[in-house]
Amino acid sequence: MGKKLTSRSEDYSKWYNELVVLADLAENSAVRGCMVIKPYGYAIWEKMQAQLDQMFKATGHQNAYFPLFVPKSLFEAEEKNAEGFAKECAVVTHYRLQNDPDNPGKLRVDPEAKLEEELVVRPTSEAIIWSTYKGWIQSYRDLPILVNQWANVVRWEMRTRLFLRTAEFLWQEGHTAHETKSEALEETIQMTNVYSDFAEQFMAIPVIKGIKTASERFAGAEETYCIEALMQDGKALQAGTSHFLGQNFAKAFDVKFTTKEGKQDYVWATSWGVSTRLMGALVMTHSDDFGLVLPPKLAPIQVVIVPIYKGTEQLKEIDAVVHALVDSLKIKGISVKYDNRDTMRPGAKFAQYELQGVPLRLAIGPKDLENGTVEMARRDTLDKNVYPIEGIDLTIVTTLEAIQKNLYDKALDFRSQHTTEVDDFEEFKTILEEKTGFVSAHWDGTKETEAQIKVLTKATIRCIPLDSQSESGVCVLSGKPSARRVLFAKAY
RNA sequence: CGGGGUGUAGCGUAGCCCGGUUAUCGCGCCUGCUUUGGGAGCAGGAGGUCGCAGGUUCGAAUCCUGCCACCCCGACCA
Repeated sequence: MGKKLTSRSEDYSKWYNELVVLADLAENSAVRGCMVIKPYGYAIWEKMQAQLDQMFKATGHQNAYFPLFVPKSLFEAEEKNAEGFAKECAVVTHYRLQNDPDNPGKLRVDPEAKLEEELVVRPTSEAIIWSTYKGWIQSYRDLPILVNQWANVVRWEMRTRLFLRTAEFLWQEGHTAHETKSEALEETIQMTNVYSDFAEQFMAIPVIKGIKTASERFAGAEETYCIEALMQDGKALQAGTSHFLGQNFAKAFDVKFTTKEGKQDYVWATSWGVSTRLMGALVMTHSDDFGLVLPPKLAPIQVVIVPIYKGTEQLKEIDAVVHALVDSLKIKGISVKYDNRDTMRPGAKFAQYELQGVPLRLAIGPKDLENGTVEMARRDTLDKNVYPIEGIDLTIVTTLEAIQKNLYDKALDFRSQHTTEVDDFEEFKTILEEKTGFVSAHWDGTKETEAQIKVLTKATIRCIPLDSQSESGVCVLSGKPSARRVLFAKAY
């Protein structure tokens, strides 16, 4: 098998080699926290987008687009939301540059071109969207509004991490308006389920569905539902959130409607989102020492075929066999690449496609031409076997399905192995330090205890799992009574 | 903003303490030949404001002063 990868920098993220296949942080230091998504990485994002989009539409949603800029007065309307994001907002104050009289050839901000009102670059779009919805909603007949937006947002974080926390990122944000509280709550839960289905069935990442504690809740929400995943280093990652916003935004933006009974009422809201952070989750869940491992359902290239040959005559013979195979795979909807470049040797190609996480690799050489066979290598298990070329297309289809399932099973097994029930605080600390992963423990429900545990262990409550059974016990720190266990972990 | 560290070719680095020929090595890149079933070999070649500015000196990547940038830890972070 290939060589173990060397790190460009040992103290950087252990997934640096895999991450840079997909993206990089911007070179220019002024926008160092922003990311450049490379074509191969973007191809994965496009597959994720396509699948999510289909799932959103299947649940009745439509896409729309709203402005990048949010006037400050709108931004501050919902107080808690504004307060939560205030410390990480990029703000536009001017609209023009001019030649700098003191520095020939340089530009400066034209002091005459100061905006009357500053514009906040959206860190999230509730404000601009709800100020728009106000004009769309008069009657219960205008409801529900089920809209999603694919967009970029900016959060000026003090420290960034490629894919997990970048200054600018791509995401989708759904913003819905409903007649009743129960309908909005149903929507919130429905989208949590959509996210968990997507994560598990397409990304092969098992997730825990749960709700956030008050201190981890989205600023401006009444309840935040989330999906939490566990990475291979034992740290948790919030992979998606769905918020029940109550009537907070409706009240802040004065969005009222006439009910069937002819009365005025504020509408009920939800918002939900997943971002390019999911690509970080993909890398940190499945990668190994040889590079990325992509689930077949999201791999831009599912099968790569590498010819092994001496001389152009032999290559021509292989070409003929491969072209027939490529056609039969394409008919089955499999994305296949035939890499017959003469500028790279087979071993180098093997290593490259391993780094890129291509699920299946076929090699065809003179021996195979003679025997009517093909060598197939699985990226997930690194197994290599020789098969008759006759009927290989069917073998490929079933093997891709097996890989998809195996990746999920492996990740689920890892999570099970790294989820520990704990009742004693010393053990709690030891498990978090040595075994890592999720710790299921009793908590007294107070934010003081939650904060204290964070100070002592750096672990936070990831969520109160939706499927948690009620079980009376005592808080792992305070010893006060508790009705159920919650999930703690160190998180990204 | 506090603590620590690092700046030498596209990337990773040696040299710095103790100043002295043409700035070291590896990867990558280019050309040619031989190769091709796991990251090829040989030969040749291109590529450098040694972070920036000033100072000390016959002489500075090396010593001194100032500045800048980046990284790590912390604060911060749905």
